[in-house]
Amino acid sequence: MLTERQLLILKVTVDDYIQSAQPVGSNQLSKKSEIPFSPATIRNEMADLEGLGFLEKTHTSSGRVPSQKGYRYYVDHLLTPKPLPQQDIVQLRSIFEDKITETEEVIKRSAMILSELTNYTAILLGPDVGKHIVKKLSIVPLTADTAVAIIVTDNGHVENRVFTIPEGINSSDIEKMINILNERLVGVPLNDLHLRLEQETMTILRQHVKRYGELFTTLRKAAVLPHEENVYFGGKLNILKQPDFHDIQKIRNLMDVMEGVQHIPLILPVGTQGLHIRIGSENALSAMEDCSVITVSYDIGEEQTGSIAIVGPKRMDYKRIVSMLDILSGDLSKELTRMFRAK
Amino acid sequence: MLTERQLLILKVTVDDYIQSAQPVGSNQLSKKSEIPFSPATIRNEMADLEGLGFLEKTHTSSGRVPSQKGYRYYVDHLLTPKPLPQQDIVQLRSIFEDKITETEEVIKRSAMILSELTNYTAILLGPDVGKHIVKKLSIVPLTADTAVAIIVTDNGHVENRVFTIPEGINSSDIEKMINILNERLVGVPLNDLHLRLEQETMTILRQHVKRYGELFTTLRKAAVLPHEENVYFGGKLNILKQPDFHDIQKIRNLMDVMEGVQHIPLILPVGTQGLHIRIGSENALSAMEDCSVITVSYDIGEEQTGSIAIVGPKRMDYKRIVSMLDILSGDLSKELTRMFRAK
DNA sequence: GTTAGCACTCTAGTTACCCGAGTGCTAATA
DNA sequence: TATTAGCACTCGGGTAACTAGAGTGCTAAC
Repeated sequence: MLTERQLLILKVTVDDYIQSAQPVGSNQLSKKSEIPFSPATIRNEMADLEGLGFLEKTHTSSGRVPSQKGYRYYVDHLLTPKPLPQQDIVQLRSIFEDKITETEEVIKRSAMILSELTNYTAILLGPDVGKHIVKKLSIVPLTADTAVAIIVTDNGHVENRVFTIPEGINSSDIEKMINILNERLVGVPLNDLHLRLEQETMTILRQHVKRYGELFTTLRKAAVLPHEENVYFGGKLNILKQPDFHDIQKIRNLMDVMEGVQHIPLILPVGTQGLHIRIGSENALSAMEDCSVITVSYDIGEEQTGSIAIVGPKRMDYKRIVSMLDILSGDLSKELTRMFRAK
Repeated sequence: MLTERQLLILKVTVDDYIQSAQPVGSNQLSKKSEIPFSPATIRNEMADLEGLGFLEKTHTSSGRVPSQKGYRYYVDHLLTPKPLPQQDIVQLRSIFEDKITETEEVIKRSAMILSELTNYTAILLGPDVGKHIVKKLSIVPLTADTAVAIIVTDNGHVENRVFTIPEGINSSDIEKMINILNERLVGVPLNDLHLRLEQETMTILRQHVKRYGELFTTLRKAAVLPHEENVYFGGKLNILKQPDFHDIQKIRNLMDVMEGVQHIPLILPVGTQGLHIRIGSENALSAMEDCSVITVSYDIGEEQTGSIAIVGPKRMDYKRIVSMLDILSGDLSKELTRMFRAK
């Protein structure tokens, strides 16, 4: 159990290191107004904190730096979320200032502004596209043998695929088919599209459209939606601004991870509620062992959720980021739900 | 005027430096089989080449490094485009291997493969969207007061904008309008859409649709197309792999430039035909003074063109890249024209 | 329990030194 | 006359030695 004084010293040490990126010494600390103890006392306490694993030294006679355990304790017990300065709030709110009507736009913009405001990297995950509901299907012929299939969803998102029209299908076949599809499939969530396509439309199509088989296969392919598309990045390069990352090799590994879509679920676990902080090696990816990631979820309506992640050095300004994400996740939930309800 | 021997030495020096990234000394050169002269002779020649400004030393007693002028001469007079190894050609051609039906997909994929093959950064510019021709316009209502406007172009590209339906417009108005628009605007290139919208449809709309004014303004906004969207990057991070870039600050500047859409026209001048090489400070942007950029254009049909750029260090493997771009621009022109003709 | 004092430790910066790769010049050589 | 061998010279990079300064841990005094 830590004493009051140890808590104070731990907190101030972490705060100072977060701010300065330099190991913190006892003299330095003793000069602060919050700390009314002599350097010697501070040294004793720091030695204890080091013994307990909260602080560590970069070398025998250096100042101290928070250990992973130190950050963790700080985040769990010492984080006093300071209110965000008005200016930051204004900038955050500017995301919504000109009436944007597309969810996607709002999220893109959030990623951008968040990264500018934090100087870290922001990753935003939009709501699961699979839950969006088909509003309209159409097929526009382009040439004799190609056409583009278009799916419009309830939130205004438009998916499209160009495909080759199988031999022996004429335009009246296509017209018939698209009518049938619209009758049967409007109102279905994209996730179920695949299934419902088979269940409900196959029999009818067979009756009305010649060569329905090939046309059907083509359509099925078009219905498989890319899932990567609703990940948005802001400030990928901000990592280069952090003094903590001086090793080009590490930067490369980190960026490689962020480029690779397959890693996103590991950085930003979907489906978790609320705010989470992962520090250093708590992250799933070894390339991120020098990073901290703060994630938070937001809701659209009752069913859909998205998430936000901020990736920065372990020496991240937790206080500030937590406050920001608190506000932003609230705002996003409110605004996007409003936009969604309107539909 | 350079002597044969000077040409040979310049060429081999540049080749060697491109390959090793180390200043080239006279001893080293003399060991090469192409060079039957003694180190002393080579030293004399190199001293002359330095006097003429083709080579420079990093310090008084170092080997030599090509100067910008040296690279320029090499590129202009000494570049013997060696045939690409079969394996590279196969990989390049793999861009087209599974029948992709969308121009955009082909270009995206080219950027990716090109960057993988070169280890440099590839930037591909698609054909001017403005020349694509409107195939169909439609408006899909989403809610009582929002709808999404969709423009399908002849190459299968789909643009969409969500907009707010002005008060007092009902669905029959919208239907009337979209019919009029389709009658009048199908076949018009996107560039002219704006103009034709005003010229041809305004009067008719006024007669048939109440409150056409606001609806019209909304539509006009939607018709302004984003121009950034047909720039595709491959291997943005490859710069980090080059030993030439060790200075984090320079890397940051360079990446900042590449992130900023507004800089693209400066990196990759549109409308120039054929292959161009810009070395070091020949580039318009000072952040790129340590880079070379090789650009080449490709054609789709008779009217449309796109361009490809490879951004690498000045010590770039010009021979190889030039051969690659030669092949790729040819292939792209051929394939994309074929796809386009089919329409 | 707290703190002043002090010896000790380690880093970072500076200087000195040397090695080796490379040069330019001169004189010998083909 | 063109080429080359020989040689003194230069400079970067690596290593060692030294110093200053910031910080520590321990002891003893308050």
